[in-house]
Amino acid sequence: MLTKGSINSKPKCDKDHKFIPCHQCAMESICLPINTQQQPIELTQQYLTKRVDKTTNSYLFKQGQSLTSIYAICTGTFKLTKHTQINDEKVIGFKFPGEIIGHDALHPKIYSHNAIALDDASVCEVNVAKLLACSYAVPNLQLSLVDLLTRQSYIAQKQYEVLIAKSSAESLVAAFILNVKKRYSDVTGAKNQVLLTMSRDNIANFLGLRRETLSRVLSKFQKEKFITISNKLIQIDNLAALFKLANL
Amino acid sequence: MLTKGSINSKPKCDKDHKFIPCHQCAMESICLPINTQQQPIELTQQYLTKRVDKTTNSYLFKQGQSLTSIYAICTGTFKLTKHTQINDEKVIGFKFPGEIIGHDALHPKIYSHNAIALDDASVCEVNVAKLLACSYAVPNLQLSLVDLLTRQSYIAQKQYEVLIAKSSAESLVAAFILNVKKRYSDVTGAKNQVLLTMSRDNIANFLGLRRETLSRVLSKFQKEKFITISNKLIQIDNLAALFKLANL
DNA sequence: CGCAATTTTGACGTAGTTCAACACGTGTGG
DNA sequence: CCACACGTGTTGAACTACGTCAAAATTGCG
Repeated sequence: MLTKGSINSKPKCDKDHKFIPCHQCAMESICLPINTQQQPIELTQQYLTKRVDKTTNSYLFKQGQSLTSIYAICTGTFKLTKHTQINDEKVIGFKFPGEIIGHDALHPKIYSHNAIALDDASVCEVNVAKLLACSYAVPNLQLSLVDLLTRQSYIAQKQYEVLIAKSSAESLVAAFILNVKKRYSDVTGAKNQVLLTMSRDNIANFLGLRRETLSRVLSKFQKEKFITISNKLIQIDNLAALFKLANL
Repeated sequence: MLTKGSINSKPKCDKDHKFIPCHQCAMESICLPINTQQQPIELTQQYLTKRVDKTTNSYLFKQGQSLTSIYAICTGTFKLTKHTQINDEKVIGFKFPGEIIGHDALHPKIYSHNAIALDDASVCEVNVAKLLACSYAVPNLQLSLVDLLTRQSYIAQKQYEVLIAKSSAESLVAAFILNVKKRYSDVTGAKNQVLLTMSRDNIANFLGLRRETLSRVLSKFQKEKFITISNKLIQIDNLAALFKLANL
């Protein structure tokens, strides 16, 4: 499961063209200083950052486990889910390359949800105890950590805004496509395409819709020439129309 | 508007029986050290924390303004709202004594929503620039800040969970009552009572329901002996039933 | 007290759900 | 190689929870 760690150097991001470069990663501000600095943190830095590969459908962590690490996604996508007392899952979010997973467990030190790889993925794992120890010694690092946390909660906020607006199904779906486009377009290359790595079921679950409703809305969007659907790949043909529907 | 600041001493919390004591305030961990410490932060500490009174319906800050301060609520309650392009407001949350407002503007340094007092309120204002300056000098303070941020985003998370679960209107309302009870019961004294300082319109708006639907659900809860409604005061008569409905 | 704002109740319409059938891969085993 | 099961996605028809519109009841404020 574990590949070679990225000690004292940028993690190697070249083994797959979908790897996000470090300078686009939200973890960079705390990852690089730690791994390059020749400061009094020599002891800890050896093990702070570690590259981990995950196969499709494998858990990065599970709801209820104690917090050990936070993760930056290098490649691949993840879904975040919670158990409901009925036997099914509730999808509470998706995460894309360059984003952070697990930071929302810093309080109360327990992962509040599952993180599951939607495709073959690769993450940089950062041990929290060691991160906090390092950051105690390096004030700049702490400020970076504060910055990271505020940025990530901003992203989360943005994602939830769409949901709490709770307008029509069409507006939810339009907003979802635009949100994914904004966060994930770098990876696919083509600027007007969105790759929905998750299943329709997962999307519908996240949006609080039935899979049938989602399907109908997507079909309608295609009929009205807003998008072209090729399985999981969505091509956006009328960005303005989606924006208008999304109500942003 | 401004009362005497709370320099080098706990803010006085005695002028109103609804004042939350400092030891129950989320800001305590960064407020007390700054205001009591005789460290090299003498210059800034004079102006870091300041008590501010707000009258009903007044803005603590407005959406779009640059971030200057974050606030701890001493007494009173606030609603957080956003403008929609149509001329109305969307309520995105409520805040109670002991909780923090404005911290979610740390990135991107602009308040993303309005904060409006629902009743005569009083807050402790903490200047962000000075807080960050102080925290740079005092590592412990930074860790407290990290802790504060993670705790508050945990509270926000909990509040939104209810919404994204997006089950029935009944389950939303039940979960809302329980959430308020948990966060606000200290203030009212009586443990099985919840004081809804906000209007029904505000609650409905927040939950993504129509005021009529909310009203009907509350009436139904009363008819089924789950609660007793006395205007804004809700007495909980069957906690278990609400929990079951809320799906938690 | 009296008027306006807020809240509740009633009757009816609609968006989205539910249930059910079908279509399209993809993998498995005979 | 086909036959079949199974997961995933699409489409159709009936149902229902919530929204809309309207009016009555209650509360709050000058």
